[in-house]
Amino acid sequence: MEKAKNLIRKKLNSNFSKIFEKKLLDEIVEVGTYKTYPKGEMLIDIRDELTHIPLITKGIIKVSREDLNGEEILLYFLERGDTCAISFVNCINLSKSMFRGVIETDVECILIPVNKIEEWLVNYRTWREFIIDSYHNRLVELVDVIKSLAFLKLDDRLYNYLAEHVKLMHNKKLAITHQEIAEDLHTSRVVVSRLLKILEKKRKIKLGRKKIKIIS
DNA sequence: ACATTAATTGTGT
DNA sequence: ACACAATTAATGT
Repeated sequence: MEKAKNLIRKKLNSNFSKIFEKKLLDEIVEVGTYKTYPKGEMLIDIRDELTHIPLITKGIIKVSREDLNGEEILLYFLERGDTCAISFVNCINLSKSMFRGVIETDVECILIPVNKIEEWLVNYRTWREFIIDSYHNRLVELVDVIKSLAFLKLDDRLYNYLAEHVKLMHNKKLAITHQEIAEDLHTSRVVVSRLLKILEKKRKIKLGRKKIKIIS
């Protein structure tokens, strides 16, 4: 028991200590649970009950939602230091998720029970700031997605997608298939393959099986 | 080391 | 979009 709390304390200190005040950190250690998820697992699906909110200490979560045809639409990625701020609104109101969260790379996180969320909003300034900031960041990302969908051709969207992944993974070599990219961009694998080939000819990227190296 | 198979990528229509 | 070819990785013998 004490061991588990020490672990949470350690993870908090290395990821959130500059953000949260001391008293709040203590409370998180008290009520939080530390959990890891393997790549590919679905953290939460649309219409699932929301019981906990994750503070991510490692890894990436892909957040999406379904459109009218049941097609999955990619919204944004969450990484270390993030949390799903949008789900807070769900927590406070209906407590059902509007989104789907799938583990993109192995995730470590601290789970906070939903009943604490609202309480902390009242009691801790740093928590309020964290939530509002997070909400703001998601909104900015969504605007980028909309801009990209509305104004960019597929080749530019593809390049943006690659650039975004390089930033997320902190790695110029991506381990991803053309098929997976096609699903995220709502197009066919063949089209992605062709566009990637063109980028390779322009020496922007280097292709390999299940991997793409971004050069510039 | 070689053959077989499955998955991924490439290309023409 | 579809069909098929080519390439690569994984697995068994």
